[in-house]
Amino acid sequence: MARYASDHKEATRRRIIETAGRRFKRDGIDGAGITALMSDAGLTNGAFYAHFASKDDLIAAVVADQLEAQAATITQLPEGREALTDYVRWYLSLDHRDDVANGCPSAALLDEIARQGGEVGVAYQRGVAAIVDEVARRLARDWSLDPTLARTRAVGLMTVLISSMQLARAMTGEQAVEQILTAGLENARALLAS
Amino acid sequence: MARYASDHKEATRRRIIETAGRRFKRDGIDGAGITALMSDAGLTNGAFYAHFASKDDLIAAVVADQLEAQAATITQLPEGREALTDYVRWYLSLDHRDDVANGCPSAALLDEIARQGGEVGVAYQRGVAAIVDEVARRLARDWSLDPTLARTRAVGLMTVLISSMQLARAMTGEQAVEQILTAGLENARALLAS
DNA sequence: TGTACATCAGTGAACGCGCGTTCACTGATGTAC
DNA sequence: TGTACATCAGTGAACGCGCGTTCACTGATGTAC
Repeated sequence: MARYASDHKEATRRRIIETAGRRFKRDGIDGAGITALMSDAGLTNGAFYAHFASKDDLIAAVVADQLEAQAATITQLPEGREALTDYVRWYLSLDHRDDVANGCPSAALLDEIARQGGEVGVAYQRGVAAIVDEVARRLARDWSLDPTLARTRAVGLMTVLISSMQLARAMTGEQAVEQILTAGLENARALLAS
Repeated sequence: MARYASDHKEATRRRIIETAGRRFKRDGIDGAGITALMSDAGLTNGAFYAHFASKDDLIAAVVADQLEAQAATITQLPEGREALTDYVRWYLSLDHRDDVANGCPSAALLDEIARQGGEVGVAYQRGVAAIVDEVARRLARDWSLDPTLARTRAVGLMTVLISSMQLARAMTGEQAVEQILTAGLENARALLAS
């Protein structure tokens, strides 16, 4: 047996990807330096390049991981309308608004991701496709939507949620924030009812 | 008369704010340095601090200007459903997708703005309020919506547009992009019809 | 059993670079006398 | 009319700093003989 268990390096890589996800969402991708990212994982800057070829390589890995985690969460929701409705309610909650680091990657990073292109864009697009597929499947089944309309409304639901959260985070003052979040909830309902 | 006309400095300040708006939307706020911003305005880096106290000061001025311009565009639209519908169609067009620099500031910068806080947040919130007011007024008048519902749907329309454009810009491939944009158009219609 | 060497995840200092910001200076124009 | 000085938007070099990246080294563990 070597000094480190055989899965040690892989575990470290995963720990870096997970802590970097939180840091990116809090500070932005541009706003998070290698030294801070490695420090979050309990390491020093020099070890970074034993795990990733470049910062871009890490960004792509983080985006893929964040979207896979979100897709998995939605896929593992119990069947039926209630579970998805509860998810929407959580998404548009003050808790989610105030916890960027553990929240939706799209709400925190979408326009920075759109500027990256390359592998990052590929990873994001794949992740979004998986989420749209799963949400559309649920809308078709539980809301009795025609499959084509279900896809349209799945995209619509995502856009309302993502941008409502972005707006809520840009607002200051309880009243303004709540107005955005309750509007988001009502607009999500309207999309599913039509 | 001095070497420069009395409105020369003010004109230069406005030119910097306008070119910086385009640069910020293309490269991100963090991704645009003072040297590049001044070069866009035909000046050198040293002159920057004769016009702004800091980069943050410029950011706040740019955000205020971008949202005022957008609010003015919407306010100046002819009355009736058709003009607003045309605006929505332009917003969700491929032209707008491919022209970030001259497009909607929220689609390009919203989650970076949400991370700024301070004066930038205040400027953004004021701008959004003006746009929501105007759109809600039009929805109440031209779509015969109850004033409270009109506000909710105005926010909903904005969120669908902003995030649909962000998603369309993160996607690669004509089919994926068009699917997002046509879904956005259909979801916008659904919100106004309910 | 003891010694020499191999392995390798991680350290930490250093690299060149561009960042936001400062400041002594320029030079075209005006005013004073 | 001619000379000395004031004004001030803009220049461009320099500041310290943190960035992404590189690399010689460490040290705890294994294997060879």
